[in-house]
Amino acid sequence: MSVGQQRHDLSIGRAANSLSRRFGLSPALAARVCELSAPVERYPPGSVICAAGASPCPKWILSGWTCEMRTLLDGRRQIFAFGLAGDIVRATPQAQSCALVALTTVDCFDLGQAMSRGAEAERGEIAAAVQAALDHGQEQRYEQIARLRRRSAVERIADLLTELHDRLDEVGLVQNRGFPLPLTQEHLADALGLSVVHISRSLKTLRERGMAALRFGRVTQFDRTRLEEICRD
Amino acid sequence: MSVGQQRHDLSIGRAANSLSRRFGLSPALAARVCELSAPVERYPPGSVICAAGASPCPKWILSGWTCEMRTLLDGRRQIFAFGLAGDIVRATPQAQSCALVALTTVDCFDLGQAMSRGAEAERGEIAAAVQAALDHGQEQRYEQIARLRRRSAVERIADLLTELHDRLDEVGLVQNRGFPLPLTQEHLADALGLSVVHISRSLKTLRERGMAALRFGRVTQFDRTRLEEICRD
DNA sequence: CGGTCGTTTGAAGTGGTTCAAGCCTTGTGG
DNA sequence: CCACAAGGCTTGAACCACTTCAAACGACCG
Repeated sequence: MSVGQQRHDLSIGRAANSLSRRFGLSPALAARVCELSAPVERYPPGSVICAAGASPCPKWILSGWTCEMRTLLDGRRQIFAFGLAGDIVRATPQAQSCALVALTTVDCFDLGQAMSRGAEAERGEIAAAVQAALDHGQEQRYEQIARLRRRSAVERIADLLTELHDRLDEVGLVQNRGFPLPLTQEHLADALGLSVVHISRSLKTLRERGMAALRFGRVTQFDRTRLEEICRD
Repeated sequence: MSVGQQRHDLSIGRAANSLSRRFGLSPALAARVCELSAPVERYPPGSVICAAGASPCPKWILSGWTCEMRTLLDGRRQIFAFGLAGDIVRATPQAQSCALVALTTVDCFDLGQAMSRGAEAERGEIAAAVQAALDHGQEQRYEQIARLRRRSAVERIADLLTELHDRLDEVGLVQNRGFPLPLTQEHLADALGLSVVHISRSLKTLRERGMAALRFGRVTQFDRTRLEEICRD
């Protein structure tokens, strides 16, 4: 077995654990979902995983980052949510123009496959887990709305970073006050309703205060306590 | 039969039509839901229909306005969504502090009742309609996020008014370029992430341009075409 | 008729935007 | 291995949208 393959299986194992732990799937069935969904789908950075208006096609992310976004008439984009390893995501079924896009190289399973291939008894349980995951994801839409209310740029960023930190921590991707964040400042701007320039300045503020430093696709010196103070509701 | 009772039945009939038309319930079952859910629940303005963290309890609004809101530590509120006649609404199941609140006097049916009282065969269909309605409602969360992106106050207001106009039109509450809007400017501010003062100024702008006038709980002189131009994506 | 709540208006301050230029980082080809 | 190009980040300066504070006005209710 190649080193690449080994690493691959490791990431599947970790994601399977997360699937059963977070969405109430029995460990056996989580493993079975992996079989049923194989092979892993790979999407390059920037590719559209699921176009707007297409069938929902729930995906289970093994590694990489995705976002739900809409491209607006003026060429700007609105990012509604980020998806990361361990998450179950899909494009919105009804929206005119909300697509699921890969921000990095993304490996994922197509849970639609798993469901159509699975036995009758399995389908029900898988569907329930998918529904639970999507419901959980909807909570994040509420948080996103709350983030965009009347607050300063630094508060919005602190809030988003804290959420992403916690979600990454759940799947073991936080190490020593740091975590991967392969987003450009433009992505942050599109998610938080701010200009790129101001994102840059606000990140500088956080950096100077020693609360979080974002460079080269990684956050370091992440100080959760002080960041949470900033954006406490 | 009293005049009040008559009006009441009229509004139930209208809502039942909307229920079957919008959420795919057969007319017969829609009527049956009314029987199963009786009596109508009435909530006074300002009362909490469903507290944060309580069981979801989906409600079917016959008349009046509701909103999903969260009260923040600083005493401010964030409004996530408005619910009006014909809608199926509920508090979010998981959120820490997102409650369903009556903005006006609200008459509604408790669909939880209908489901627990209904026959096995009926339950499935009702549950499917409720799910369809809630999915449809989730679309509105996306619209709300898009509304809060980098846009001016006038654009946000125009966008919200247009959405509410269209939803009210669906249930026959738009008449002659006007519709009820029993919201204070503070409600608009809490929903749109703006200060009350600026809502007042922006409404003045719309009024002066002859695109929409909000007074005494009603919008008049609503010019959908021009308002949509303002907030076209 | 007075009190309360909602709306309107003014004046001053500020946080964020825009435009524009320069820099750093990464990837590519000679 | 270096040179160049492209994309992303940073900084400054000017401007404007929105906020805050404060006061007055209007509508509704007991």
